[in-house]
Amino acid sequence: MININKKSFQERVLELTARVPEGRVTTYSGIARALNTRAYRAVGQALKRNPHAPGIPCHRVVKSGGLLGGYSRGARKKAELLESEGVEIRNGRIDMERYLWKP
DNA sequence: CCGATGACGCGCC
DNA sequence: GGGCGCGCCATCG
Repeated sequence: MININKKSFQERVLELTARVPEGRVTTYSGIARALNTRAYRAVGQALKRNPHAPGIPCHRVVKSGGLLGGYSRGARKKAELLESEGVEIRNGRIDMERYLWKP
């Protein structure tokens, strides 16, 4: 644990992700911007490298533009989870105007 | 310290 | 619409 700051970048990412309400989604770049940075790629890595996060709905984090993006347990599973929460998915895409949640 | 990686984003062909 | 390339920045080796 090389915790340089009080809260690592990762922890902030997870914290924000945990705030996303059910039936809503947020984006990698959105999270990065909320943290006042442009490390959207690092955001993805943070989620991937932390499958430990129980209670962190990482599946609610999607790409900008509505594409699902990746998921440690499979993109398929990600789509299922989102749909089960009420998020409609058309041809692998989400209507961002309707489901995007902003911090 | 430096080079490579990556669940990305966006412009361009 | 699909595919390619470059840029972004925290982590890893």
